[in-house]
Amino acid sequence: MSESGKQVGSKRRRSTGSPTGVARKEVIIRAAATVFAEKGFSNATVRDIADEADMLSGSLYYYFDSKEAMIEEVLATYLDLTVTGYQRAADELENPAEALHELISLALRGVVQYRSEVTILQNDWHYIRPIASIARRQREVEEIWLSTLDRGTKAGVFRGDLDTRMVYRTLMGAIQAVIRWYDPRGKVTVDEVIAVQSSVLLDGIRSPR
Amino acid sequence: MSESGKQVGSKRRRSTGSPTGVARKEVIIRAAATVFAEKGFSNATVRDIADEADMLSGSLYYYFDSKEAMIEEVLATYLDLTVTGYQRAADELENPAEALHELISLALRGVVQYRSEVTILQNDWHYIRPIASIARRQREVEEIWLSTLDRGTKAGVFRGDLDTRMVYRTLMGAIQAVIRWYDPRGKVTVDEVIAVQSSVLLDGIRSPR
DNA sequence: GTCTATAGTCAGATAGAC
DNA sequence: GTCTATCTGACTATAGAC
Repeated sequence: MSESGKQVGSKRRRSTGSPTGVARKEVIIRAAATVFAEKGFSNATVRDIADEADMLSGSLYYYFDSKEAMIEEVLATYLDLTVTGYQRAADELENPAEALHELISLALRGVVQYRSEVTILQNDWHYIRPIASIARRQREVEEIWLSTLDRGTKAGVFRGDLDTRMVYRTLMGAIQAVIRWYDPRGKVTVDEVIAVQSSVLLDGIRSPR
Repeated sequence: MSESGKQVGSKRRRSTGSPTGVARKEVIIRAAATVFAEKGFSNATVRDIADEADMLSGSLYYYFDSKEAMIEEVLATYLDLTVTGYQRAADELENPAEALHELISLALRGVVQYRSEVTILQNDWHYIRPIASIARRQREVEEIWLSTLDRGTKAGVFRGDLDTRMVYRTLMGAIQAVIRWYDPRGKVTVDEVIAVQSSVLLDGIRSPR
């Protein structure tokens, strides 16, 4: 993206308000997320990330041991936020249909808000050497959804004839695919996407009365 | 995968029944599909593909101009089959609900049968230089689905309050995500997946009576 | 048609000056 | 902390023998 600022950069960087220390690491994480999402993990170079963060590639290694360490921190930061949000929603809403609606809604807002991270998880996750900390958080997400679905089935709100895990995967698949077509600058609002998907997916699993 | 067969390979290759000519190109396309799906397009090397096809990397260039030319032919071959299948189903079945059920069923069988191609399309498509022939076929697929959905809405079988394109993308998202969790060697059969997804998705868009 | 050998390029990572 | 300079390895693609 930014081709400029290589020679004059050092002056701009040290001007008032330029990030240093911990904040600087944050800047690099954001830059890495953007570049990984745009080009894919293997196509992205550390030089691309350095450009985006307005520094030179060698300097990145003061903060990170490797390119892989960067993606790990990008994803961990995102997943922590997600797990926390889901957990609170599942705990607070007793009505399973309401809880599931809220989970769907949170998931869709997350897809839009954390576009880069979701893109990376979908496209590159399988090709990266397994990272235990990330896999663990993904399992936590799954368990929150599964227990919500189970609660609804036991309460008779959701159909009992379907395998819960398969239903979870169907819902998540539909939701996460939104990353591939939703355009934040287009006419369709997030709320409209939430309305359509909640409606289709909830109607699909609700008990016939 | 195959580390062996580099020195003795030439003997094995020329033994009875080894493919040559057009058939040999087919072998390379299959090998490329396997390797691209397993490692991702950019992580896969032409040497990996050559190994899988039991030849040396230089020889690949007798059949293809570049690594990109290989992925193009992998995907075109797959998409041709898919478009043809969808088209016939949509033409033959007048009842829109039956037609859509058949499309869903075909799509899910396709995901399982053409695992590598679907994986490549999902993970690498966005990072490859646009290929017009592939994009055109993807639009054809979309149009078949959209017209089937529209037929159903006009006939009053499907709900009329939902944006057709958004519904299409929701369905496709759920279906294609199956590639990330379905294990052909596991306990769940394809028919069971078809049953659950058809049921959830069709119930989600059917008109309330 | 397939091989051997290698040209040409570019990536991730490091060392040491400042 | 950031930069300059560079090492080392790996990759795509080609040339020419067989």
